[in-house]
Amino acid sequence: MRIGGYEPFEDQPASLHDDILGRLRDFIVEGHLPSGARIPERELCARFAVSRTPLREALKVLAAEGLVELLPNRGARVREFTEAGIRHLFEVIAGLDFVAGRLACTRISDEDIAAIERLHLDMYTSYLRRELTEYFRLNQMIHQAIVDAAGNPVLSANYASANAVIRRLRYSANLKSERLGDAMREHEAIIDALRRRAGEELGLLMFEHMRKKCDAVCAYLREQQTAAPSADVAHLRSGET
Amino acid sequence: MRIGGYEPFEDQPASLHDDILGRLRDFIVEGHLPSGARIPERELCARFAVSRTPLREALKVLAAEGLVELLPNRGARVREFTEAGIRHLFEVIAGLDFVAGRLACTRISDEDIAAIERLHLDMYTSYLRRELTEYFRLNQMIHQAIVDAAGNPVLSANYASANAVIRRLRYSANLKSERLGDAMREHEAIIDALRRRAGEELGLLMFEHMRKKCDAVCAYLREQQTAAPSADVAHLRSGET
DNA sequence: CCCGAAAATTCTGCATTCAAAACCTTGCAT
DNA sequence: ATGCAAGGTTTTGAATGCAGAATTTTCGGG
Repeated sequence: MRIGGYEPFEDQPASLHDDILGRLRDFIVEGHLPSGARIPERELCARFAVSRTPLREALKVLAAEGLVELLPNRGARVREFTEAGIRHLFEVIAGLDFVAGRLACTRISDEDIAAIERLHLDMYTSYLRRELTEYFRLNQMIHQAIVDAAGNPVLSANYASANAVIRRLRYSANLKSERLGDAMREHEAIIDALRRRAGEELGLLMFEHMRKKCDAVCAYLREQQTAAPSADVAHLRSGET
Repeated sequence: MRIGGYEPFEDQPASLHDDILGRLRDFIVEGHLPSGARIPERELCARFAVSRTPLREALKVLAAEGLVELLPNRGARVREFTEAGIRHLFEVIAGLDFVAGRLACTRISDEDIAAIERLHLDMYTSYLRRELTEYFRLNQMIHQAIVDAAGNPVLSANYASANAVIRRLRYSANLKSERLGDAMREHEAIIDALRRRAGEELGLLMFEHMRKKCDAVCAYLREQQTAAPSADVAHLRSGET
């Protein structure tokens, strides 16, 4: 399954700009630059072996996506998030999950349901074994699969770009195990609704699931912040802007 | 109420790039270029009195927003939409409306509710008088006000950019009057739920409202297309891509 | 020794330039 | 006349150049 593409035939060499856009987004999402850090144009030009023009075009797009902040005459920085900012993002994602759930039920094939059920079982295994990295990877894959099953490229693209920002937070490894248990139960209900193709129900389940995930992530981040106020986990700004 | 901005102090002269981005978006949304038309870089540079660099940066952003399509080595075109593409957009907008409704109920002030009620009454007046332009303007303002009342800049920004694409369709003045009556009733229910701050209900009402609007718009466009297959109302591509 | 101002450097934003690709025209052969 | 190909023109995508703003460094006074 592809996501985010509008054109059916799009396997061309991809313009330099587009290539850089993807690579730069990954670079930032993967956390190679600290939050709030100035983005070193010249250095990145060297790293990606391009001139400033395509790099700057990519930065403009990333700014529109919300990953990066553009300060007039002062260059680009990695966007910093307040807790409120993170909640705002999750709220939008929850809305997208809501539609995704409804639509997926009407459009998904039996095979894709089966595939998602398999992912769910694998995730359950990882949960029992407390293999958190794998657990989160599968978790992410399930959500992505449901969104893609909605068969709506606009939805997939928006979902992906909102998620890129969230993924940068790297909350993955440390949620309370209590939350993990709740999340497993929510996922079971989600899979069940999907199996029954109960769209209205699934939409609401996914919406609520995201809301709770948001609360858990925010709680975790706040904890991290008070525990290590000036540490490298400084994803959150202390005050408002 | 501001929309789409992240920074509280943002009244700076606005970089040239940002200025051009807004102006070019308006230019396209207002329909100065036909769907599928090549976007004449040189001409627009002259019109906006800038060089190609900031203009091209703006085009990249508009492409990410979905208003414009970038063909490798063949420049930018105004994006053409299939009916499916339009439905996809409306589905995303409906999801955003769903969250907006829920959140608005928890965050809106009494004064803002009163303001929206006034807009609603004005719209009702326009409806009775069959002043369609004013009716649609107020309609749009009500939706915008509810979204803004959600107090979520990320949501407002996404809503605005999805709506830009829809607004280009210019279906406004041409929906069936039967649909207008239904829409009025839906709006009454929406206002009522908002007044009672019934978030769950409002979210679902707004979601369904958008779905129906989508059907009405698609019906209108399809009609236009069969009526005047090669006319200037060629917003839709005849076949799939 | 520290603070503040001024010069030097760096960086940003935009214009311009350049190579390559697409397109249009024209001329040729059938 | 029509189809095709070669040459020229336009347009695109990316690199480079340049003026102005921001940052850093240096230096003088307290």
